[in-house]
Order: sequence, then structure tokens, then C-alpha cells
Amino acid sequence: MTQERRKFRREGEAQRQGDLIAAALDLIAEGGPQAATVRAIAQRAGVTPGLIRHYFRTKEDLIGAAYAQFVRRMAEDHSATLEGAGPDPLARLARFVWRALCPPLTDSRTVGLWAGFLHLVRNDPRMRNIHRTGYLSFRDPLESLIGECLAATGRSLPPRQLQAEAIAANALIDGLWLEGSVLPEDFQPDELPRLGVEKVGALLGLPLTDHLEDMQ
Amino acid sequence: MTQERRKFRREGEAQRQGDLIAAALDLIAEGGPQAATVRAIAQRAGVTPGLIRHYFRTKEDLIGAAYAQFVRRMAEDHSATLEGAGPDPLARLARFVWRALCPPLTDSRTVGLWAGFLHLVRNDPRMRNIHRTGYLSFRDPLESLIGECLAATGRSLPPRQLQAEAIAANALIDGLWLEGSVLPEDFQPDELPRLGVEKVGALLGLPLTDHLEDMQ
DNA sequence: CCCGAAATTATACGCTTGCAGAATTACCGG
DNA sequence: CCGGTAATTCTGCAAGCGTATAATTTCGGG
Repeated sequence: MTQERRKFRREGEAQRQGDLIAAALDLIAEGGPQAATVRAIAQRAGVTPGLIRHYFRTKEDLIGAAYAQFVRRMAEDHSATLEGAGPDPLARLARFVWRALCPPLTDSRTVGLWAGFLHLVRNDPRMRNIHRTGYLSFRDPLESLIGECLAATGRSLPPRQLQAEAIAANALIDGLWLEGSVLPEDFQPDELPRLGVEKVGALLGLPLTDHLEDMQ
Repeated sequence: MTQERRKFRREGEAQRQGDLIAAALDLIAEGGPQAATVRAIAQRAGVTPGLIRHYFRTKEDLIGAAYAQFVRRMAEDHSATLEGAGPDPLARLARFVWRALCPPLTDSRTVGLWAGFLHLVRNDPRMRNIHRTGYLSFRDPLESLIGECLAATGRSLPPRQLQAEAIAANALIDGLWLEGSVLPEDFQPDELPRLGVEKVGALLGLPLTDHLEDMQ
């Protein structure tokens, strides 16, 4: 009884690469890099292991491509949240903070990916650059928004102090993001984004809570 | 030529377990869980792989013990920082925040361990409990300190709002801890703890910066 | 001084891993 | 409808993994 060869369909390069990257990200998010074996990735992508080497020179290349996509998606998703917002800087800042603390940015998958990639990022300068790009693409818009808000309320700061405000606000968001993602059952729905908007406002002395109704 | 057996010295159980745990933590901090193989741990501890199974029933047990020690050390180190402080609640809170953002709590090793353990913590309820213990042993004292400070300045909050303040302050500290640990070259020495004390003060409306001279 | 218990090493096994190359199959252009 | 191309599967390999167990060495007590 010769068992027959598995049937398959041909797909384009972009499709298959996308499938493989998505599978790798899923596995890393759930179980860390150790869970993303060549065989597991292939199985989740619905192909056989050998195909990976047809689209990526090595497994490390695939992981690198996956990280790049992860960072790019995060940045795109979040910068897109400002498009629907009006012109009022305070409303825009409130929305920016709120959205940073909602899914998909705040969920266990994201922090799982973040932690899973940390050591790869640390030990590979190429990945380190990808990381920095993503970090700044989050902090820079935040700094601009804060600057606009302060200017709108009559205050304005020298660049260095403005940057410090952005770092602190960003840290507050990051910390809430971290806690909410790691211990999700400790927070009620909306508690985290609400807390974020409220406390970033307190940090900067801005009445952000006035814009809470616009959310959700 | 029969190559001779390796010489060795007998050590007590505590000593060897400690060595093995330390070796495992080193490896996880540097390269994540995947770097902490039985053979690598043994080599770094200066013994042969078989010995691990003499002191730990399984590798998973060793990793669990390592995580427990890591969490315990962090909590001990940090709660010890309050012992040298005076009775003034404001000074105590300032010191608490300052110390949380200095080495050894803020360094790349700590965040490396934190990230390395994340997925193990997620998927193992026993480790999850260890984690929660450590997290609360940090947040609870913070909440008490904030309560004392607010009481001392005449304000006092219902428990629920006090807890929210503690969560936010803790998040701010966590976020700064994260950023400082991941991108250490982006911050000058003392910039991070100084920022932390200043911004936690801003968050709570407390004059914490008055106590900055006592640090260092 | 030596003997027994326990600490430590050595060896081996079955399994998984990433990678390589040959074999096969699906699909497109004629 | 058919042939060529390349997308995909299949098989195999060497290395590394955690674990099990037997063989040795150390060292304190008689």
C-alpha cells in the first residue's frame, strides 16, 4: 500500500510568505520563539516544512521578516487611529491614548510577541534597528500631540522638557499596556483606556477627561 | 589511551542548587529560555549535565525554582530600600520610586529575565501565582505609601480610587523601567529615576521633587 | 586506614530540530 | 491537450535536546 502524496494548490509568493509569517507570529505570541519550530510553522500555515526553505533562505530570515511585519503593523494600526479624529489637539491626544490601551494594541498576543522577540532583538543589530523605528514612530507623534495641546492652552516648553513629558506619558501608557496585557482579568473592560486618558491628563495638567464621551 | 574521568569536589545541596539556579538565570537573561539547555546550564555551573537531575526531578522544576528565586530577590531588594528611609511619607515614596528605577531593578538583565519568563508564566498556573505574588508585593506597598502621603497632605480617597492611583503610578514606573532597560543608551544616568520621582509627583499632586537631594 | 553512602560523572537512548536535495505535482502558455 | 517550469512534497541526515541509568569518585565516620 503506497500511501499517496499529499495534494496541494499553487499560491503566489506573496500569499505563501504571508501565510508563513502569520503562522510564525501566532506561534511566537502563544509560546515564545521556542514554539516556532520549522515543522510547527509549516503545519499551521497548511504546508510542509520544506516549503519554508523555498521562500526563505533560512529560518532566521523568516523570523526576521515576521518581526518587521509585526512592528510595521503596530505602527500603522496606531497612526491610523488619528485619522478619524477632529482637529482639536486635546481630543486627538485623548483618542491616541485611548486607542493605545484597547485591542488590538493591548492584548495578550501583542505583549507575547513583544516578549518573545526581545532576546532576538537584543542580540541582532538588524532587529534592533527595526525595534527603534517602531518605538519612535509611537513616541514622536505623542510628543507632537503634547506640544500642540500645551501650545493650545497657552503653555509651551523648551524641546528638552517637552521630550521629557513625552517620555513620561509614553511610559505611563507602556506600563498600563504591560499590566493590562499580562493580567487582563485584573481590569474591567474600558478601565485601562479610561485610566490612561485620565492619568495622562493629570500628568500634563490637561483636561483630557472632557473628551471621554467621544470614545468607544 | 583511556581518557581519565573528570575530577570533582563534593558540595552541599544548597550550594549546588544555588549554582544551577544562578546559571539558569544567567542564560535566560542573556538568550531567553531557549538558551537555557540542560547542557549549557551544567557547563556554566561547572558541573556535568547529569547532576541537574540529581537535584531537580526535571528541568522544568529547575526553571520553576529559578523563577521563584528571581521574583523573591526582586521583591526583597526593593522592599529593603525603605528601611534606610526616615518617617516622612513623602520622602519614603520618593525613595521607593527612585530605587525602582535604578540598578539592580533597572538593568538589561532584569528585563531580559522578565521577558524570558513571560511565556512560561503564561502557560503554567504555578508560575502565574509566583508572578502575581511578586507584582502585588510591589504594588501594595506603593498603594500604602500613596495613601499615607495623601493623608498627610489632608486629602484622602476611597479605597477604589486609591487603588486606581496606585495602578497608574505603578504603570508609570513600569513603563519607565521598560524603556530604560530596553534602550539604556537613550537615557543619561539618573535621568530615569529623576523623571520617575518628578512624574509620580505630578500624577498625584505631591511635591516629591523636594526630596530629590536625599537620593543618590 | 578503609568502608559505605552519597555526590558526581559517563554513557546511552529516543525524540526533535534545522537543513539539504531528490522526487513529484500543479498550473500556464502554446 | 500537452510539455515545461517551478511550486510543493517527501525522505534523509547530523546535531542537539531532555532523560534514564550505570559506573566511578569523593569524603566523613568507625
